[in-house]
Amino acid sequence: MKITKAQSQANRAHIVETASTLFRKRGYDGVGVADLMGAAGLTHGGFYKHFQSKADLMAEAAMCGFSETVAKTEGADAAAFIEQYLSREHRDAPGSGCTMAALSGDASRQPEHVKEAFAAGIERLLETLEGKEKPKGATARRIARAKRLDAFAQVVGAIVLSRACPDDSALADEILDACRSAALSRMSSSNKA
Amino acid sequence: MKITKAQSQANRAHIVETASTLFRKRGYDGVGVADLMGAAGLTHGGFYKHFQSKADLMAEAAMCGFSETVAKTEGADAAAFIEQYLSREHRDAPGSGCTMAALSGDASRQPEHVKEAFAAGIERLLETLEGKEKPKGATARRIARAKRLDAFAQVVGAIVLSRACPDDSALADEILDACRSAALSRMSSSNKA
DNA sequence: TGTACATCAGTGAACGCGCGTTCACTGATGTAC
DNA sequence: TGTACATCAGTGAACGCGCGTTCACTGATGTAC
Repeated sequence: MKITKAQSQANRAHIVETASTLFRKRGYDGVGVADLMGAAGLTHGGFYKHFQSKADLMAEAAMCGFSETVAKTEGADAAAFIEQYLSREHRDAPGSGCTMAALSGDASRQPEHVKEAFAAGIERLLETLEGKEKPKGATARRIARAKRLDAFAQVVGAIVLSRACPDDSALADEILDACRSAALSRMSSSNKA
Repeated sequence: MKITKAQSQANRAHIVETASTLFRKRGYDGVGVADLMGAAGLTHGGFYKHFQSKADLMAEAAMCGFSETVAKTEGADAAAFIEQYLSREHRDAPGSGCTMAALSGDASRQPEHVKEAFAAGIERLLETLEGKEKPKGATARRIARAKRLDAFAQVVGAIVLSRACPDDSALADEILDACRSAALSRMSSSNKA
């Protein structure tokens, strides 16, 4: 039973979105092709009409996740971003959260083209974090970029560590709280400077 | 062919050490029981004489890795720790590097008792980072602890993100460099305060 | 516009493979006498 | 101290299972006339 070109494209997009959520929730190895296709409302055989391999899908699913985060982050100011990123809600809902925090570990063991998608994702997120304020002068821009890299590494690390702790443990919350305070105070002091 | 009790204990320890390295290098799902036992110089059948399950071994392997990091970190001052942790050498050799940076993502999808091992590991590393300086007064201690959590999250995040980038990419190194500078300057300014 | 046919997205059975785990067996160790 | 036997760490074949991937098939879509 052949299907409309439009329908086929919609199916493909739906597979990528489903994969993006499932991978973040259960990890790359925690989601099988049959699993995934079933979750997307299809059968597993059709998978290879859309993707060359599961790893290829990983790259696309990651990019899809980055777009989601960019869309959610755009417009928010730095403080709002930190509050939201380092919230319990974000930590406890990896499926709809930051792909970087959920899948960077998995990405590091994937083929180069997946890592390239992650590098591109980091660049996109950095641009988004830049917001409206674009400093003039090469030096100022370099410093601002380094500051954003530092801030991003810190929030990613906080989520990663908090998720490695037992559910509902005091330590998991303490990590979030300590990192949120530190990030917020750093941000406000750097705004004054 | 039965074996000396001492030999059996030595074998067990050797399996845990081998697992600790292999898991860090290839991830939990990247290492099979047969793989691992072969790397340890044994056959796979004996595995369950030592461990109830592969996940049980994960917890022990993680604790073994934490001890390794604690031993390597003890005595080093904060600046030396940052320099070493955020070095290319550390990033490029996960097998002998920090278990937290290599396996936190995997841990977050493991049973609770594995996560408990990670939480205990975070506590151990925090203690080690405390070094000689033990502030008196509950408030000072709380602040110092929050500062260490923040610093640790940042370095873990930096390694995790750097490893997700393509090998030898400029971005991977840039992340390390930016986070190293930021961590060092934060450390020296907080020492003055 | 209507008809004939090629295309190809989706199906579901099947492929080989490696996984975690189990088990009957071996034989040196450790113990009881 | 010497002998008989139970123990049990390690072996390697085997278990069922789910994995990623392939394939012959279906039948509505899209195209050529």
